Amino acid sequence: MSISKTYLPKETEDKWYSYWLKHDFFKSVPDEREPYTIVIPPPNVTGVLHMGHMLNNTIQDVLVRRARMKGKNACWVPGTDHASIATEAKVVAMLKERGISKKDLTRPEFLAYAWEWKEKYGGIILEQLKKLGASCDWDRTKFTMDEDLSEAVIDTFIHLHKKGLIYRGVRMVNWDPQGKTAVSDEEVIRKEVNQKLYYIKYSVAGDGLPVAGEEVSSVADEATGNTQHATHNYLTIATTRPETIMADAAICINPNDERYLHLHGKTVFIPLINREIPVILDEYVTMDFGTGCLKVTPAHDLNDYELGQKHNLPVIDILNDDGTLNEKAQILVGEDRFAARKKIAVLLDEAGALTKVEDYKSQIGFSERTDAVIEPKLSMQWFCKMSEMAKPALDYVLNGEVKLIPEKFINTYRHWMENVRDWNISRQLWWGQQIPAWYLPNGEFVIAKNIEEALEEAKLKTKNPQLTIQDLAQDPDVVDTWFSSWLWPISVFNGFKDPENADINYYYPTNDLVTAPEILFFWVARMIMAGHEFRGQAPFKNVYLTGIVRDKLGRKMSKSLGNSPDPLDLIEQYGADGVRVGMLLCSPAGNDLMFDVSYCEQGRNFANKIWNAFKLIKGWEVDASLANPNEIAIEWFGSRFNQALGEIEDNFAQYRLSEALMATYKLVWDDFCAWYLEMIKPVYLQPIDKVTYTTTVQYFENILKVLHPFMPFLTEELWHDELLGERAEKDCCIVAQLPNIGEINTQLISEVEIVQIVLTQIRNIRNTKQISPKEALELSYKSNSGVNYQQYQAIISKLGNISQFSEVDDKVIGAVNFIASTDEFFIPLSQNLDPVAECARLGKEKEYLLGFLKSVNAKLGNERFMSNAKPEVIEIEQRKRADAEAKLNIIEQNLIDLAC
RNA sequence: GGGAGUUUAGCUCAGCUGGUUCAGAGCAUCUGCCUUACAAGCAGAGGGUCACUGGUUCGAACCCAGUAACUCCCA
Repeated sequence: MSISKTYLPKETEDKWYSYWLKHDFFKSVPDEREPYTIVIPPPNVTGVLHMGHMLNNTIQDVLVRRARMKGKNACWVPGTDHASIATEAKVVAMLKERGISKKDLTRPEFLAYAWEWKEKYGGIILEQLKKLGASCDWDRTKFTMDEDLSEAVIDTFIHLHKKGLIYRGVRMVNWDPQGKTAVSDEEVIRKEVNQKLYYIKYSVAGDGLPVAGEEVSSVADEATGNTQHATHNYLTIATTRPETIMADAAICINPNDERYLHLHGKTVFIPLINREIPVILDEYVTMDFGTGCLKVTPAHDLNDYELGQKHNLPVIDILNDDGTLNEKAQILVGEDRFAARKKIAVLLDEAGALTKVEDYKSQIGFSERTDAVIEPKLSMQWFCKMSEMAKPALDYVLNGEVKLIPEKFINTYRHWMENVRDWNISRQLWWGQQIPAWYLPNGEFVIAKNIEEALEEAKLKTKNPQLTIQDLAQDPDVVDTWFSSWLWPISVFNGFKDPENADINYYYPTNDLVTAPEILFFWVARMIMAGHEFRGQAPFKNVYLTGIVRDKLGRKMSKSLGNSPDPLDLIEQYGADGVRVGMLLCSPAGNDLMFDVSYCEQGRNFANKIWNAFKLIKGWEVDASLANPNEIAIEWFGSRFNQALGEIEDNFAQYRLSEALMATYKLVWDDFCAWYLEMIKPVYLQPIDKVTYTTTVQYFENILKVLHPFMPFLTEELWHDELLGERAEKDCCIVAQLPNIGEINTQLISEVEIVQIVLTQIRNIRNTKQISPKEALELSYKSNSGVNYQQYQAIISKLGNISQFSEVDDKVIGAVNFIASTDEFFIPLSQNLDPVAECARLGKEKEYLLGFLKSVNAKLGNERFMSNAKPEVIEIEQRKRADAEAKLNIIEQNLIDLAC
């Protein structure tokens, strides 16, 4: 049977994924084993797999597979998020294509379309995750709008309202005038935009009539270059939003601003509409920004709103929900805000109230979904009080019950939790859980699970038994999507409806959560709050925060930039295992990763390397009559393997996945392939002895186990090859148990390290002297260190192509020599040595050693070092000195011999 | 404006409690090899003023202060 020259992922991936599914290896039910649980951060149901998911889910799968192989009952719960705004946008777009407008539909009609869309297109992403090898328990797949999950949302709402933690109020929200809904902070994308800064004059009352065109003197301060903007007739403000001047409630100046002392207590007139507003004083105003006079527009700016509250200013909202000006603006009514901005600039200019226009760069918020400029807007919304719930959630992290990885996020987390704002939980959408509030004819409302209960409540509340269902109107809004996802770790196990069920008691709290730092507050923090509120326990023990996937240039990967490769294409090209390895190679926890396809290439090459090692072993013929010549090699690799196993374990314990992978990579590529297999490899077409063969096969099988979490498909494929023996149907790599760490012969490992240096030196000599590897050489040595090189003779001879290997008591004159550890090695060559070059080389080495010795001696001769340093440090320094002196002796002797 | 973080080889990153031979890895680079597992490979080599300036210390990539550049979060 011929084996392909390279590993072919396409022939194995689907095959083994179906096999795993068929044998229920991903399935988890509570049993006596220790559970290991991860709940997936539910991707948007509208989502398609991008590089961020790829990274995130690779990490989760590695953790889950490893836990499974450590004998735990591993459960990875998958699912999707209903993503109100994103999905509603998709559905509206779909309807538009069919010529249907949302406003012509009733709510139930619209929702029917939405469900239709969800059934048809939703959850593609889960299918894509299977390509990656994700070993989720698919039978547990949940959706945040599943009946029981929605019920949990409603119950939670009622519960929190009863506790007084949910209230209704007017607040400044991020308003999307295109989607006509409030959006959450994280759905606002801030971008730097080129804008204009308009300088507008307001006339001061009592200082003359607000007549345009009156002579105004502006006094420039030569020293500072500042222009004094307030004359006795006018003051000037700078704004990027001149269309909102009609909503101004005051002008604010800093009380310490000496330029404007004369304005204290005055009032001014808004240009064009001549409404009179006060000048107020507040240190909030920065004196050196703009003119130092700030227009205060409480209805259209968050900071102004807060300032307005402080100073009891009226709120004049001049914008409609769609971003056009309303009649309160008095002028330009019905114009869109941006058209109005241009027009008002012209009007102001004509009125002589516009003194100048400057270019200005600033951050502006855009709606993630519609890309409309976000308008800060006051509106009646539902809010969830945060401060009470934030306290215990902060404590979990501070006292280490919930560990953030990496720890640097603790500070950020604390900062946020200590300054937490109430959470706007209502959204002006239809897709989602409708707020369980019913309004009564008198304007009051009741909160209830359904309309029947609401009616009962209403009758009690109004003491009017005549009320009917027709008198009640349910709040049309839905709750924020995060208001369902914060319950996720509990709701996926049905922990609300049935709080004592076997699943939740077994799987909760979960072990690890793997997510992006961007949603640490919006999701992670709130899950901890909900976990505490509803279960009295944090929902997970560790939070692994991944970085953002960026391109080579450091730009965030995004659809609009087109700099994101399609993960499925990558899998197609490099194989799922190759891509998984590629993702992990460049992903330190919590740091962004600069992704480049070359990492996937490296992953693919690694898969190929393993494949070829397998091919080599598989090709060997066994001759049972042969003695085992490889005892040392076998013991050495066994020790190295155990040592590496420890390193890998240690890396995993610290969630250093990319280092765990690198340790595995080097174990396989360097130790196993480059050294061990070369040591034991029989001459071409010669048979191998039985012991070496079976041990090597055993080693290979152990390597497959260690590799499996990273490279599940390749390892499963090789696991089932006849090379590794007969397999029962359920004897699969995915459920194999990781080997335990066995004995480690550290002396052997360090001696082999010296042997490796010897071999490297021999090869180096071949390279520099242009001696073919095929040409056998003689090697003799003078041991000063006590290492018994005779036991490594077979290895050195084989890998160095040494025909004669002998110990000598005296140096070999005229031979090429090198030092390994403190031992001298000699290779006699037919060609003559170049004494000049040799002298130069030795001279350099001597110089280096002298310098080194000097620094060591300086330390050892320093009384303070001797009295302060730890004994083991002193011992190390002494050994360094002894070694250096020994080497120096050899080199000096060589120099004498060469008569340099 | 407030907060957090980063800066070590061409690139991506390790470097733990300050102390192994004046800093390690992978990739990339260079040189030589189509050596019967693998050219997606093998062998070897080169490459760093640890951002900068001071300080503490017997000793600093590591601790402290300042400076600069970049990134993120919040406003």
